Amino acid sequence: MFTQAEENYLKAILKLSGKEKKSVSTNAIAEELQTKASSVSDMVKKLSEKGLIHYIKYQGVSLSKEGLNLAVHIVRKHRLWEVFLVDHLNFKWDEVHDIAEQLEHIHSLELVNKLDAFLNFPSHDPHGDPIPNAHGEFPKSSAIPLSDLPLKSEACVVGVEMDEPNFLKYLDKLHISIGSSIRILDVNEFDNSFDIVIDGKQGHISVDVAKNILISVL
Amino acid sequence: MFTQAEENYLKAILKLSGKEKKSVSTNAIAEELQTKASSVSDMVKKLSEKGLIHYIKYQGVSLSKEGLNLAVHIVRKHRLWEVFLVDHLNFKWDEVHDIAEQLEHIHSLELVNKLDAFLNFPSHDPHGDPIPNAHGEFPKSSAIPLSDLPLKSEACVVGVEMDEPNFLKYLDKLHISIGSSIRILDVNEFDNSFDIVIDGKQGHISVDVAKNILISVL
DNA sequence: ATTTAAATTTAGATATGTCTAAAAATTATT
DNA sequence: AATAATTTTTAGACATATCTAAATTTAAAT
Repeated sequence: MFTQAEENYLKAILKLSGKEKKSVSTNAIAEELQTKASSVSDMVKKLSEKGLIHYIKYQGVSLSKEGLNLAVHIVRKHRLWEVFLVDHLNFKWDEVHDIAEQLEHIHSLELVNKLDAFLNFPSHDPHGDPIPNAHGEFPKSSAIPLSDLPLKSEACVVGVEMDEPNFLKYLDKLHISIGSSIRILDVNEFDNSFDIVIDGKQGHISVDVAKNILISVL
Repeated sequence: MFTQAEENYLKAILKLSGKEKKSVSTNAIAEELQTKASSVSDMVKKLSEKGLIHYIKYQGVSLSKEGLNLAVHIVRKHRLWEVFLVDHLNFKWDEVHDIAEQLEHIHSLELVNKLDAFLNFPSHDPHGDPIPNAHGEFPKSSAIPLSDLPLKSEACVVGVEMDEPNFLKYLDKLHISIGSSIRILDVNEFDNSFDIVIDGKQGHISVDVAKNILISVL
């Protein structure tokens, strides 16, 4: 069994290593977990001794097979709980992150799988993030950032890259939610901002916002 | 905010002090939490400094108003989660204790109250234990141990005094569950065992079992 | 009322996870 | 290639929560 601290490190390493599974630096982990590089150094040594990561001093870390499995499983739990909170307890999508951060550390394989079944094996969480199945496999996705969508192409919002409550609440204000139809009318060279159409209504967003909206081209 | 360890101590003290709110000894807490008296001594000092308990050296402890509120709230969470696990995730009543022990430490008032609403404000958990409401008030109950039921009186099983899985599974085997109708045919003087009728069928149980079944006389 | 027994507390140690400050290694710069 | 800047690691300290063993207090027994 692993501690919450260990699990949080594994999750951070998974997130930072990306799908290319690149090696992760001590400082990057410290930044992600809002802690000090020295603390990361200590923990990384421990995780390495437990066989959860590959670690060469001064060279960064990567997840071992076992560490990857565990990290994916924690992500699975986090996202399933988010679905439960939004779909069954009526939380808003900007309210669930902190609670799911706690729930993801509940230890019970049976609980996760029964929750999954209760929720009808959802493939994505309320932010559009893919939920790995019981075997740790992620659903395929062709999502790209809205900022990469060609002009005039019709697309569908499928997720967000960021779950900061302020960002999510801003999207609510703009009436952008998962499932919205979206199109780029124009890119303003001056500040790279976008004129867009969301579900038929015109709007305007910054690059930073466009980069964090994931869409699927129709 | 309080640590899980602190919360577990408060819960143990609540349980041991009973409804008479009697003072609880260091050894009793150590026994309940499967730890050493010296550890209890340390923690009790800390809880006292935080104002959660009243503590005089060598004289035992009792919950302060704040400590009582907190302990009751943890019990509330534990029992609500048990209802969720049994009623919605299809766990059996003997499987939920350990998971609820973890879930009870999730910190979010909103979560508890939304869960309560989702479950339709249940008054009792799957073991028949009363669930305090959002104000910390317990539902009234006239339950007594089966061992105190007068001969021949018709009664209804409303709960159990113990949640050890082996005890609960034994009750399943005897087809005794919450809601069963029950009657004592005879008490055998030799070993104080009981001849009983459960939902029309005859059976036989020990005093120990009878003491841990709670009934309500019809 | 002493003595004995039991319960409780203290003192000192250990493990986890964190920190600051200093040392060492790596990377970047001139 | 030598020096500077950055990153990373180590050393030593601290807080939490636990333990064993010893000391202390209370309760029980003669």
